Amino acid sequence: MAYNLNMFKVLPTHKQSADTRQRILSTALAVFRQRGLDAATMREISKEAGVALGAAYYYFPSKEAIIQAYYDDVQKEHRARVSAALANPEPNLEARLRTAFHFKLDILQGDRKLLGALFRYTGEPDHPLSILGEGTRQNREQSTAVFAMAIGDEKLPADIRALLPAGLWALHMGILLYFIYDTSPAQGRSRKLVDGALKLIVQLLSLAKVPLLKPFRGKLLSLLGDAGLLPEPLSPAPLSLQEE
Amino acid sequence: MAYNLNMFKVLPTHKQSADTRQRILSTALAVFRQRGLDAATMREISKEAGVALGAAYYYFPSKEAIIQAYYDDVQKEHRARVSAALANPEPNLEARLRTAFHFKLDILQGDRKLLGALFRYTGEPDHPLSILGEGTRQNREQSTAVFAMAIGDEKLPADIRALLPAGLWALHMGILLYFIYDTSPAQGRSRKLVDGALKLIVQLLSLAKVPLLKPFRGKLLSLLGDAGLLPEPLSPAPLSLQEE
DNA sequence: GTCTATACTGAGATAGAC
DNA sequence: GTCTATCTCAGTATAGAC
Repeated sequence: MAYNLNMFKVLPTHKQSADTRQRILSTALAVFRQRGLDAATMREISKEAGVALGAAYYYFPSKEAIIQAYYDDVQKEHRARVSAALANPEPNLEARLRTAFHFKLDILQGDRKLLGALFRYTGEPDHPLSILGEGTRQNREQSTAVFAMAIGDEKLPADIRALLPAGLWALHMGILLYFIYDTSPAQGRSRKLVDGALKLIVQLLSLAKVPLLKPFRGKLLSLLGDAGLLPEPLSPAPLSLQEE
Repeated sequence: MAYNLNMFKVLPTHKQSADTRQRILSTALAVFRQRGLDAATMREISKEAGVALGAAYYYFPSKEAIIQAYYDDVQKEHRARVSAALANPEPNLEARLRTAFHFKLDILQGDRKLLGALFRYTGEPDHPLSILGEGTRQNREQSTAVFAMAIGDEKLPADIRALLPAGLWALHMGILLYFIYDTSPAQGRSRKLVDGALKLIVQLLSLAKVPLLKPFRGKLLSLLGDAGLLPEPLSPAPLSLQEE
């Protein structure tokens, strides 16, 4: 309870300030990568960055906030790369999705340890860094938007169109978890899992009109809708489960 | 790195010792429930339990270890209740599964805050308390066994029979997460989600022989198998992703 | 608003005496 | 097995420079 509400503050106005923030951030990442997340202390980071401890805390109220800032950058980078790739029209949905997924893994390839920290507050709904909580809603929406971008104007039934981006986001979170645990060389198994899963999903989409499945699909949709797990149009509260 | 390997140790031999351990455990839970997980300190717990700080650490090497011990008890209780309920033969699979799921929620109803702590190390594969790691494999297997028990000798295709218990375990973990975030009165939405999901799953099972889906099913199975996400018989490494 | 310097508090965890 | 003393470190506080 009573968390620092200013977790994502300090988008500095002056250039000097932005520099300092950036220096602290990149130094922190270097220290994290070298010593591991837990071993790294705020004191070492600030020392290494050539600022006082207070300065580090001025920009990042906690160690986790640094990770969060890092992940924000990852997010931006991901959107940029996917966006750039989509400039060259690629008519195949599966290929576009593969691009989106693999880019994400590319970006994170060297930082699987840091990634793990993102999941630390999954079980604490009120924590500002909870991956499913209110505090990270923007992140989720931006990430989901990237997948929506990859879907583009692909011809799809309305209900599936509403479900798919959030579904892909969820899948991508699962893949990230798998990725973290994946000790195969260069995380090759994760890559295979991505390819296999996307292939299957696209095949499933093509089965969308099989009559036998029609009622099943409707039931699934309304189940998720009732649970508040669907984006806005179909249900009032997306990932927060408040009663209205 | 270099975690205390004895995280689940100390099943004490002498009665005196068992008493102390139990006293610390139940006191800790009382304090957790009253003050919240973070606000509760080991010092307060030990004081309240009438032992020194060191004694508390003798039995539980960390605060999280206490939660883990609590969850072990939950697990035992769950198995006992499901087992007892299955004594009266219930021919309907869906009903049996509902029983298993709802019992779990019943047991945890008052302790959603504590539950959240279980997810804290999800992103750290090597941590002994990682919910997907080696250190908690036994827990997973026991929990999965309860669902297998509820499935009983239901007539099912071999591949589905192999997949279903682990699938239900995964679903149940997802439900627990939803449950933690669920602020509806008495977590009624979670209950509805359980009922809806199980109904859907049982319906899906009855569709198992639809020819159009047969190949799809096979592909899904082999995808999961290749990823090492299936239990032993079909794949060497269940949830650990080591290359053999 | 951006930062330094320093000191303090609280709590998890450990060492070693008994 | 249990206790006391101690360590470490994240985080806070404060006072002030610019």
